[in-house]
Amino acid sequence: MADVARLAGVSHQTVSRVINGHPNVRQETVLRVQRAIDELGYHRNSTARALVTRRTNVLGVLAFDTTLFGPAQTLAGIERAAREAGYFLSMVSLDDVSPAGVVAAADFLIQQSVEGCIAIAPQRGLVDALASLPGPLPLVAVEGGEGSGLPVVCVDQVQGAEEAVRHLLALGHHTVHHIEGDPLWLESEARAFGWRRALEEAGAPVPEPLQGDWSPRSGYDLGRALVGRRAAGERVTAIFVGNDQMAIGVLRALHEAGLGVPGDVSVVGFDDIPEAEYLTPSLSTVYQDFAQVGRESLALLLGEIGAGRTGSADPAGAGRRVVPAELRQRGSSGPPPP
Amino acid sequence: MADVARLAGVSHQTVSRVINGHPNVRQETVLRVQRAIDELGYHRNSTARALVTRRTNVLGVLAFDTTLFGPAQTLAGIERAAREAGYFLSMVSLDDVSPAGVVAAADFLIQQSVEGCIAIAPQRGLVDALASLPGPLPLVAVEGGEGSGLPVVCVDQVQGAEEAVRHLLALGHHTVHHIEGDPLWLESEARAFGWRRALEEAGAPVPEPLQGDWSPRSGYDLGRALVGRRAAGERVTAIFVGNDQMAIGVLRALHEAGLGVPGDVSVVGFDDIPEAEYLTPSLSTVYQDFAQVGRESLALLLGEIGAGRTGSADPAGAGRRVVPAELRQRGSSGPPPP
DNA sequence: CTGAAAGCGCTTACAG
DNA sequence: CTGAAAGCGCTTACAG
Repeated sequence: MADVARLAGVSHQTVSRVINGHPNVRQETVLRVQRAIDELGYHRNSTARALVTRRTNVLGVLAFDTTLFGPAQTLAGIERAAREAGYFLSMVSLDDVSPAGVVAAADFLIQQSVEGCIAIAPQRGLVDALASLPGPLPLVAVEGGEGSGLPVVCVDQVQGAEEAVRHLLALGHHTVHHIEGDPLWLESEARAFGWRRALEEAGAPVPEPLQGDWSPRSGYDLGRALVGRRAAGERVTAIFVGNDQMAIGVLRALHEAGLGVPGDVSVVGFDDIPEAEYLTPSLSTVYQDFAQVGRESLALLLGEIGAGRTGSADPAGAGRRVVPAELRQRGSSGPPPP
Repeated sequence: MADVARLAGVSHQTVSRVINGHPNVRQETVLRVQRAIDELGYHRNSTARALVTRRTNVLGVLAFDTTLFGPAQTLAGIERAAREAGYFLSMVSLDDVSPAGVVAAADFLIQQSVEGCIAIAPQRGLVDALASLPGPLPLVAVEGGEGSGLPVVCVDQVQGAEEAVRHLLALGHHTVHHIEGDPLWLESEARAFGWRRALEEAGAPVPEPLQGDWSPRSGYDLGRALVGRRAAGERVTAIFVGNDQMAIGVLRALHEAGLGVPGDVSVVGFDDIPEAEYLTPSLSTVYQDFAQVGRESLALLLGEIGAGRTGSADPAGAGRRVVPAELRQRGSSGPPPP
């Protein structure tokens, strides 16, 4: 900056004014400074700027497993929203959700002076650890469930699950079986809750749910288990599966058992991965708008940061924004066999 | 820090020494400072530290589309390796690969004073734009192809494709058709090259390849096109598809046409997505070790940064590290019909 | 083993 | 419209 000032024949704070677009600079001076900047290929040192302004323009993202479909999509949505708002994104993954691990990850971000943090927090343990974090770091928990006191953005998992179940019941199935995702995840819980509620509201029997772990393998194993129950006489004609990957495993298990989909058994998944539409049969599922989740999270976080800066505590406590889910009916769901 | 010093009854630079683990501090002083730090919940201001050390400990990642399987996995691998090396990761996505877009993204990172940058650079245009970036930013291009002069880490796409094709030829197919990925991607190019070379080496005819865009939909459309060619009399018994998502679309198209896999047509994909093993039939494909790609990229970048600091230009020019691909034979590939 | 001094590159009042 | 001064919170030689 000193070099630019010298070359332009002004003081270094006039250079600062030009860079920051201050109004009170003579047009001619602005031009001279601009030219000097271009000539020298000068970039403002954001570190020095952050030191004095006490704003780093960096937001943290704390994620658990970004190789899974949902978290990866959410991360992309957040990144885009952050970039559009002029923020940098610093990312940390968690290897486990132990409180110690969460604290370490949060420290990593705090140490880097992030102005706030969005946690993709799909597990109860993670949310609890976040909620008990010391210090005033503005924080938003994506899929953080309820009751933690943290501001949360989430897809309406319960509603999505209910729609899936109602869709199957409306087709004439006497009940719907359920394969849950990883039991530690809040999304598993919420989808199972919606499944149960929809059954109860319809007065349908509530069969024992099966617990998976999101992986195609677990879907396959539990699909086989349901095939076994069916062979033992249980009426299994419709399965609501916690995510699409497990649903693929279920389809495989049904196929191996010689059962037609949807002729013998209907299957509905969750997520709407790009492959879902092109499976055989195409997979009925529940779509989640992750881009919207990203935008809402960022908006909520920026609101918190702004409130923190003006000193105004958020009036109604922590915010909560819910993005609706959307059932996509495809070929894997149909009426039960006569 | 001043507060800590006051509470501990030492000067602020003794606090600095304790934080940085300098050897020449009395044990008792260390303890007193530690206690003061804990009591005050003090975190070192990394901005101030970066300003004076001229090291931010931040690495940039520039990606094109992190919602795709490969880039998402690579990003996760890089993140993990960076964290283990004590670096923060700042992430920017590109909406398009125009030179202007790349320059803007790079500026965004430079402005944040990243010490170096890993670009997940799957397209020719992106690589060219990166190679012509002004300034001395240490840079590694993942999947950056050859001839750009940039240090590159990549999976051996050519070898993976060759293995897939040789596998199919060894099963007795007289040739192998190919559905390419997005033609702008270097991976498409490399896989098509390997496919062609393996055919030529075996003296097999080289049918006209079809151009997709990585999506299941394009796989489906082009699968139907191949079904059409087959109906017109062309001998189509084996298809090497540029990625697994398109392969899913191909399987669908074959199924709709009443063609059995692998009875009538064999299919081999690329990527080994988790679903591949549980499709019906399970999908033969080529596995890529993205975690390894992440580790190698980071190692290469840290090497560059180190070289830049010591002023030693890299002796043998830009580095290049190749991670082997690995064929996974599954149910979708078998001998041709008699 | 510990402290006083200088400076990293910027911005923010304060003068003029 | 522009410049001289102070200071953001650290680290790095330099003394002692």
